[in-house]
Amino acid sequence: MPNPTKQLLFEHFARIGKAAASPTRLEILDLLAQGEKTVETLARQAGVSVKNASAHLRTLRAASLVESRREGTFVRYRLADPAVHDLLRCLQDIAVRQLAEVRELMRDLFSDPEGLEPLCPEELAERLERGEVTVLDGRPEDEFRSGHIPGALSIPLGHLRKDLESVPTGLEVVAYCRGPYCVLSVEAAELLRRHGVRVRRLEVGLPDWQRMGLPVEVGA
Amino acid sequence: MPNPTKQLLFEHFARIGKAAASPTRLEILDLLAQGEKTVETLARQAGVSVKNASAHLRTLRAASLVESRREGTFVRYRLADPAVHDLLRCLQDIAVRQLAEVRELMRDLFSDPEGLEPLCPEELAERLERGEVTVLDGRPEDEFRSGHIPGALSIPLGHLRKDLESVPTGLEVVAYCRGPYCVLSVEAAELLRRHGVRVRRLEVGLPDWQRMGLPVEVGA
DNA sequence: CCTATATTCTAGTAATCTATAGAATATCTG
DNA sequence: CAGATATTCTATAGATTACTAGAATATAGG
Repeated sequence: MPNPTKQLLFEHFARIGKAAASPTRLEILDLLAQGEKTVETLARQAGVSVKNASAHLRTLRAASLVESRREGTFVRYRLADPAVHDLLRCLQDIAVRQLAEVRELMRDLFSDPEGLEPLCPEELAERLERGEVTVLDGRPEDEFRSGHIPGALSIPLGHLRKDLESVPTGLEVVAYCRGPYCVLSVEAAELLRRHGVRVRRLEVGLPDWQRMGLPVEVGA
Repeated sequence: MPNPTKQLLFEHFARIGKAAASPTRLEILDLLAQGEKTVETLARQAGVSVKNASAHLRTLRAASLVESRREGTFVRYRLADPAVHDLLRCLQDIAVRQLAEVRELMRDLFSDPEGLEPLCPEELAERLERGEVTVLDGRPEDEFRSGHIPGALSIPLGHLRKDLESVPTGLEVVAYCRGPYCVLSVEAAELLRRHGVRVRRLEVGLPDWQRMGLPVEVGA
């Protein structure tokens, strides 16, 4: 039994674990699950300095969790493997199942005053095909452009207030965003509901939708 | 958008990641995936001091990845959630897919001179039902007792040399062990093959077999 | 109650990781 | 090539983590 080999193996496994051991890095990975982003965008969206983001991205690249390519003066980062998204979900699942504090935070963020069940992806896919719903993407425009549910309207949350009129109200509206730990769709749903629109939330975000093999549309 | 809340969430996610950021802890989790174990057993099998193992177990418990119960003077630890096993697999998958060094280590460990395809769990389950195979569990006895494939023979690798005669050779033999990164079944297969036994390896270990919902037998 | 065994707790040092500032590099534009 | 922008590299101080040794605790058995 080659013991040193076994230890080497686990050291490499831990390289991946170490890369996933910082809140900032996890948030960066979560953002990258939405699509390619520049260092500056990541820094802004994660709320850290550009230098700090760059250092974390370097760590992530050393562990092969992200890749980058240069485009003019910008460097765009992306996940190196769809499995990285699975890792993130796995960590989040365990946290929700095992840590009472996390469940409490989730309750605070996602308590739906109307008590409406969020929609599951399969159900939305079915209704979409029958043209029964209007789908609303609450994420920033660049994420929408990287990929969205076919036919969805891009209404970044910040613009929703002034764009309220442009939301068609004939069909039931379904709002989605980055994922189960993102509040954009919750806030969009609440805002619309206060204005009398019949609206529900999709229980997952685009990365999960895509990972399930459901159709994705790219571009504007 | 409650920014501090989002940060709190990611800090909790990172608690899980931090717990998975040490090679020793990952090896402990891998061992615990085989079943409940005492601190001393874990320390011995992971090749660390008891005090060190105890400290790591404390860290793992703080992150809610493991639980423990006292039994006489012993304390037995176990995984707190089957999802912890998924996390381990996820880390390992990424490491194998993304790190060339890991693929090389794997090639060294698992290069099968006979080039025999390992058996997949579904195929073994089918053949088992038809009584076509003899199944061999190469893990230590305590792990066998915690759970094994129904009808399997427990032959810890260390005992295999002297127990070679007791292996029935009428049917094809299938050997399995802890999982895809454990060499016990490889070595068992090689040893048996040198003695003229027709033998293949199961490509996964017991925890994966169990996680797939396949039947498991408990006891001696 | 005393002893032996298994485990945990406490404390200290060495090693590692994080965030930041300042310098350096790469690319585009004119 | 000079200037502007985006990003990375280098160095450093502060915080966190890992391992170890010695003391403390818990339980079983005489």
